[in-house]
Amino acid sequence: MSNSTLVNILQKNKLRITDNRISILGQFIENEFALTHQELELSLEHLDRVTIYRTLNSFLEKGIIHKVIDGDGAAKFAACSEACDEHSHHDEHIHFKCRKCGLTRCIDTISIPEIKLPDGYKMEESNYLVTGLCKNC
Amino acid sequence: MSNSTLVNILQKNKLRITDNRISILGQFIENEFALTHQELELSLEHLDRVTIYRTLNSFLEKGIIHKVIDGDGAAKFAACSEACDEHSHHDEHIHFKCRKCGLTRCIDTISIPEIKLPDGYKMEESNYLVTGLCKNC
DNA sequence: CTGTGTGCAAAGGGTTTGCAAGTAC
DNA sequence: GTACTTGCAAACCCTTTGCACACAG
Repeated sequence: MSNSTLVNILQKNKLRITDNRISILGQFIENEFALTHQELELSLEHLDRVTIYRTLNSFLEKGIIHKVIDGDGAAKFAACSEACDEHSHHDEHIHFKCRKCGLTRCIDTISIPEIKLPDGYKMEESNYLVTGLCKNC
Repeated sequence: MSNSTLVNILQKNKLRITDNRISILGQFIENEFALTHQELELSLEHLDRVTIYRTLNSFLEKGIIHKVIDGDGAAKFAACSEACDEHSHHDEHIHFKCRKCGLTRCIDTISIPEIKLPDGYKMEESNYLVTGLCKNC
């Protein structure tokens, strides 16, 4: 992942270019798994805990990353598809969490099957999480 | 909900009959929404925080309640269907969380649509969460 | 009586907030 | 220069653990 690609993403989303944001964004682009705050903190040692939280929130607001709901205590995040932006998310794929290695990944190739809600309910977002064993475990 | 029904449930699951358990179990049976620890603590004022946590864990292990994954910070729990026990859960229904009132409920009438995972992945459990507006909001 | 359940105190993680100093533009 | 970003300290919330006492069976 070249540095200028990361800069482009930040510019496109009207975020100031800082070393911290480049580093954190780089982690998401390089990584095929959803990342926790803690994992980011470990791989980016000199970075302040709070700065990471705030950067994650900025990225979330801009649609650069999305929150992955996997039932663990700590929140996980993964890079969004190109189609996402500040106004709408298009991350309608399933997530798979491995019970053994604990890693959660986006399965971009499988979209969430639609359902029909009972009358009176209005769907806005959906999350489909599968737990089991991944190909490495 | 009669008291003896609650006692029966506890007995069937080989849990000792205590006032605390009766009260907590009663909340689940009466309530159509998934409950957080905090909500239980508020409605059962004299009950110790830790006791509630431990009771929830006992009920979880016995298959009396199941965890509802809705992406909120705090865990939510709801009563299981009759078919659940210590050894296997059968809560393959979707959950609906209202963005406005914050309540999450089980939609027992809609089961989770099946999907086919890529080769190498083994499914064990699945969660389907819908967010939106409920019939009251 | 014996093993389980309860309450209290304390500790352990994750996350947010306030504020002053630093930096992108 | 101005507004946004960062780092540090502190606070807040959720959850678990240890231990002594109480209680169901």
